[in-house]
Amino acid sequence: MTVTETTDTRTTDTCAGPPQGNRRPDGEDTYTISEVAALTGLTAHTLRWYERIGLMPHIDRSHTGQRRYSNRDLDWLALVGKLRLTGMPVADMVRYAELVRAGDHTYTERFELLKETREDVLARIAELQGTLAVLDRKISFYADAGRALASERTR
Amino acid sequence: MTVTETTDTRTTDTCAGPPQGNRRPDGEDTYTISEVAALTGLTAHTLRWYERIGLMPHIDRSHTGQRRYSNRDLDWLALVGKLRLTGMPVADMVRYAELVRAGDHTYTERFELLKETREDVLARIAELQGTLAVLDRKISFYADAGRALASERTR
DNA sequence: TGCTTGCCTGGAGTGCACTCCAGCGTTCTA
DNA sequence: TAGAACGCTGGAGTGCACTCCAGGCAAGCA
Repeated sequence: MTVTETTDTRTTDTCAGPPQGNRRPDGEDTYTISEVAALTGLTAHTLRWYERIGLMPHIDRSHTGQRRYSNRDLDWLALVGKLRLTGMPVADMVRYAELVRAGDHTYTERFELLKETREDVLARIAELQGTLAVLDRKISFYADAGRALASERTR
Repeated sequence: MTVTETTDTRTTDTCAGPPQGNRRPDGEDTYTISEVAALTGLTAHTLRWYERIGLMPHIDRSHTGQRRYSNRDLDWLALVGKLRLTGMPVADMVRYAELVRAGDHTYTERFELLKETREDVLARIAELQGTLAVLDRKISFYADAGRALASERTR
C-alpha cells in the first residue's frame, strides 16, 4: 500500500486527537473488554453490541475466546465517540465502518460521507449558537426581573 | 406580580428570535392544531403529546373542544424547539414549564436552570468543534490519499 | 477443591420521544 | 344534506440505542 501514514486500510482513519492516556505501546497493546470500557466510558455491553451490529471490526480473541482489543481498536472507538457526539445515527456509522472494511475503492465515498458529516456538524454548531443567543436573552431578562423583585420585596 | 414587561407569569419568557412569519396579529391569534403543526414543523400528534405530558400550558379550546393556539403558545413552542436542539431531555423541559406555571417565586430556580443549560450548550459546542477538527484532519487525509491513489494504484 | 471474578452468548427488556390507531364528533364545501 | 376533511381521546405501537439476564466456561487463589 502506498498511502503514507502509519496506518492500514482497515482503519486508515485513526487520528482522533490526543493519546487519551493509559495506552500501552504498540506491540503489547492488548486490552480486555473491561479495560476498554474503563478507557472509553462505554460499557462492556455496548462494546459487544457495537461489534454485533458491525460498528467494530472483528476483535481479536484470546485462546479462550475472550476479546483482546488493540490500540487501533481504541482509535476507532475514539472516532466513533466523536461521531456519536455529532448525533450521527449508529446506522450511518455502521455504513462508514463497512466502507472502511471494504477497502481502498471506497475512498471517495468515505470522503463524501465525511464532508457531509462536516456540514452537519457546522449546522449543529450554528443551531446551538442560535439557542445560546436565546438563552442569553432570557438569562439577562431573569437577572433584571430578579433585581426588580428583590427591590420590591424590601417593603 | 410586579415584574414589568408586557408578559405574564405563564410565559414571561417569550423571546425566541425572529417572528418566524405567518403569524396573525395579537388579538386575532387563534391557530388550529394543524396550523401550528405547519408553523412549527411538529406533528399534531406531538403537539397533543406535549400538552399531555405538561410541556405545554393548557391550550384554549373552541366551543366544540378543539384546540386554539395563541401567539404566546407559538412563542413557547419556539423556545421548546430551541431547547430541544440542545439535547435537553423533555423531562427537563417539563420541569422548566412547571416552574413557569408555578409563578414568580420560581424566578431564581428558572434562572439557575437556564444558566446550567447555557453551560451545557457551550460544552456541546466545544465538543462539536473538537469533532470538527477530527473531521477536518480526516478529510484532508482522504483528499491526499485520493490524490495518491489516483497517481499510483495500491494493493 | 471449591470459590470468586471476569468473560462469553443469544435473546429479552428498558427508556425516551414520539407515532399511530380506532372510534367517534364537528366543520366546511358543493 | 351529503361527504370529505379535520379534530378529539386513551391507549397501543415504533425505532433507536442501549442494557440486562440466564446459563455457562476459564483462570486465579486459599
